[in-house]
Amino acid sequence: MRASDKVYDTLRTEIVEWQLVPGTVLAEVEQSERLGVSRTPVREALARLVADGLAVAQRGRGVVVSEVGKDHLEDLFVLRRVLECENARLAADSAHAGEFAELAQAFDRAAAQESMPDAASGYYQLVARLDESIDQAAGNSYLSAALRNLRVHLQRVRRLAQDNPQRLRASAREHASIAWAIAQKNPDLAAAATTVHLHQSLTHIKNYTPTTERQHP
Amino acid sequence: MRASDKVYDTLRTEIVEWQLVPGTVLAEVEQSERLGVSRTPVREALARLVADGLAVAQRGRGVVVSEVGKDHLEDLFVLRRVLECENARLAADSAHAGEFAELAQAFDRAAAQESMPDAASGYYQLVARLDESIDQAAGNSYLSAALRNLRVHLQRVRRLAQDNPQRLRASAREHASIAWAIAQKNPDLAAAATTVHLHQSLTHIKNYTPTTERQHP
DNA sequence: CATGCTTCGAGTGTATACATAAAAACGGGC
DNA sequence: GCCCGTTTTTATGTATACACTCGAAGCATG
Repeated sequence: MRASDKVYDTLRTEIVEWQLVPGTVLAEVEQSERLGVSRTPVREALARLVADGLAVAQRGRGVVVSEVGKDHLEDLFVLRRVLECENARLAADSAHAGEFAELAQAFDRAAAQESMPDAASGYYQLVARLDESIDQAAGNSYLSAALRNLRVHLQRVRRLAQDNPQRLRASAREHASIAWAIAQKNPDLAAAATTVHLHQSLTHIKNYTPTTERQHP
Repeated sequence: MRASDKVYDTLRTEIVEWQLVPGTVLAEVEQSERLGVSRTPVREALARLVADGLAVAQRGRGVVVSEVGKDHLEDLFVLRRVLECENARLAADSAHAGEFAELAQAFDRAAAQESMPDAASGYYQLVARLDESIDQAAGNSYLSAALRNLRVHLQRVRRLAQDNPQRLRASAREHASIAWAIAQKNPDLAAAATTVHLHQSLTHIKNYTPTTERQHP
């Protein structure tokens, strides 16, 4: 694996996991020394992060980790809604729609599970599997690429809101609805279920996010 | 302006204008010699082109200009439709919707113009103005960013289909419909008009594109 | 004491040299 | 004559040295 890829993965993970908080300056020399590589791979990685929107290039000061404004959340979810809804529609119309019954059952089991918070990691894996399956079934590479870029930001936002068992179970039920709608080859229903899920998700994040009062230095 | 930006703009323009046809290998040393800069800015520019999807990195052979498959056209326009429709919806709901009456009149005049093919360049500028106005009125930076990436590909596709006066006039009428719908603050109508326009545009491109039979070397 | 200029420094932007890996070409063996 | 291994070449990947710009701090002056 190339060193620049390693640097990119490392920085991207650290930004998503809030080890690098918004506003942190990512100096080339500093990062190159910390990660044990030259400036060149670091430069490449930083450029990719800027392209992803995870960092912004500031004139003279280098690149800094981008802010995650609560005021931008609505915009983010508007874009996510149109993309995920179309993705779900296409998946429900695809030949592989029937294969989603198995996934739907898995979500049903997850929703009924008692020890939901303990299995949060496994649950997120299941969500990732559903997303991936929808992408494959929809078969639109442009849509998948746009969503891939978007989901990085969402992983980052997710860390803002603490997960509670109730929300996780509700999320499992909503995902089950989406999977069942696709399995039944009903595009409109799949899109509607997706809209419902994203609305609930956004509402939860907005309610359970500690108000990040802007620091006035 | 930085050298890497200049290289990026140059290569991007040449790709969009089909001076660099799909499959062309963009070797770092070759381009650095041609453009009179070092390899470092060229590398950065190539990385940005790959991120844009205008080029793909091939293992060992460097990066090559990406193909524009007619089979991918439908996928591209699906994504474009959902993004542009939502954008038009948001613009029609915005406070600046009324300002689109002026643009709509400009499109009406363009549609009525006799010497349409001669004014093609000016007409495309007008289209760009409408796109920009919709972006601003919609006020969703994530949506705008996604569309900005997409429109580059569309400029490239547009060169495939030769413009004829009839199509340009029809396009002007369709754009006028969109602008009027926004000016009348009717989101559903704006989205519908956008869908109609994109459908016609895709149909035209598919019909008037010379069948690019794959070359077997 | 405030404001403006100057100078210093830290950081990026660029060029180039070196390492490395993959692809093509060449030669030897079958 | 064909195929496989080796070599050579050519490309990218990485490291580092140098130049230049922007910011900040410090000093001088009004």
